[in-house]
Amino acid sequence: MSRRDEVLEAALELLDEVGLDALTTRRLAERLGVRPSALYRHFASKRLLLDAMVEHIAARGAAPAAPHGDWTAQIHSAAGNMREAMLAYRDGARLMATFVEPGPAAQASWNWFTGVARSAGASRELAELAVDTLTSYVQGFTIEEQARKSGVPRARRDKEFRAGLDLIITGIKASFS
Amino acid sequence: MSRRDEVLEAALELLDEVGLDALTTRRLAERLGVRPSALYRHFASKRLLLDAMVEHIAARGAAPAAPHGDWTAQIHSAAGNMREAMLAYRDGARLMATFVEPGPAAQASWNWFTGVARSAGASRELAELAVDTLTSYVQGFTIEEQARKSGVPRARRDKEFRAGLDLIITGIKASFS
DNA sequence: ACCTGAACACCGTTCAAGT
DNA sequence: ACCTGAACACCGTTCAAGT
Repeated sequence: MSRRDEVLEAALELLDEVGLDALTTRRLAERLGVRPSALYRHFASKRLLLDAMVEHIAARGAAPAAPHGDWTAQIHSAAGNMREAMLAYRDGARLMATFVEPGPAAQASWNWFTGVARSAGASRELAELAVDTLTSYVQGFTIEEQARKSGVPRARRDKEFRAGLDLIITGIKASFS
Repeated sequence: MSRRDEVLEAALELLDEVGLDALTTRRLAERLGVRPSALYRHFASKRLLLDAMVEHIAARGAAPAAPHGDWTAQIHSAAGNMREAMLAYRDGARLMATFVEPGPAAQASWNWFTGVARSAGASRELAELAVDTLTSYVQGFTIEEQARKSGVPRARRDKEFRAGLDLIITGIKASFS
């Protein structure tokens, strides 16, 4: 594990402990037992560090290589993975909302998603629409969830998430042909 | 117009010009021709100023008092209003994602939304599910849009937004028992 | 009621220098 | 390769004091 990876790992731990607003380069340096200026050997700017964190979460949330079940089950597990990856760190969803260029993991996820929709019988247009709509939903739901539903039990949030997902899947199904 | 409102208005203008990350109390003070410490007479903290900005945008995006058309048309115009209000300021959607407690405008919007769904024949459960799903979608779509679709022409983004909305509305319709 | 002046404890970042 | 030390231009916020 490179020093760069150690910095990245520490940053993710710190994010989970203190949240996005309190994630500062100075605190991160302190946690690593190092001066703030030392970080700039590994990441040229805080923005690039945040991008690496985004990529890490996106990769963690990417769809499985060997999926099973029908396409609706695959959508459920892929969307569930995305949400899970963002929930794994405090403010994870809000962090994901700050990136500008989608990284390799985000693009791979998008491709996998559209592939599932296409093989289920959707046209290229419908597949892309479906994926974009699902992505917006998952992103929006999880941001809302992390910001304002800390009081709601996890099981209830899971149920709400799946219900909304089913609503959209129903819409996709009804749009075939 | 109270001085407080003038400060709020200046903050919204500044947000639109420089974006959320560069919206600092010091820059805001400069724009008002005043020292930073003077702001604290009107807002006890930057967080409370941001909350007031959120409430302003939420109110601007609230549904019209006299709606017309069938329920799908009403959903379209209400969701469109929400998106429009967030698009009115740079990073508007990301700002909306930072609030913790929903203000009066957000709650009124939510109530109006569920009322439309209920009067269309949805059960209380389905109505609430529909509103939460639509809200997550609009939020997620608009964040994505402001962060990463500045190159895509407005007309195309509008079309994408409406298509996703229709997909969800189709799902809601199909869920009417 | 509204603002200034001065201060405090922070930020991200650069750069020469050390090992 | 990795880090320190010192510095720079910033932050949000408090508080006594002015008008």
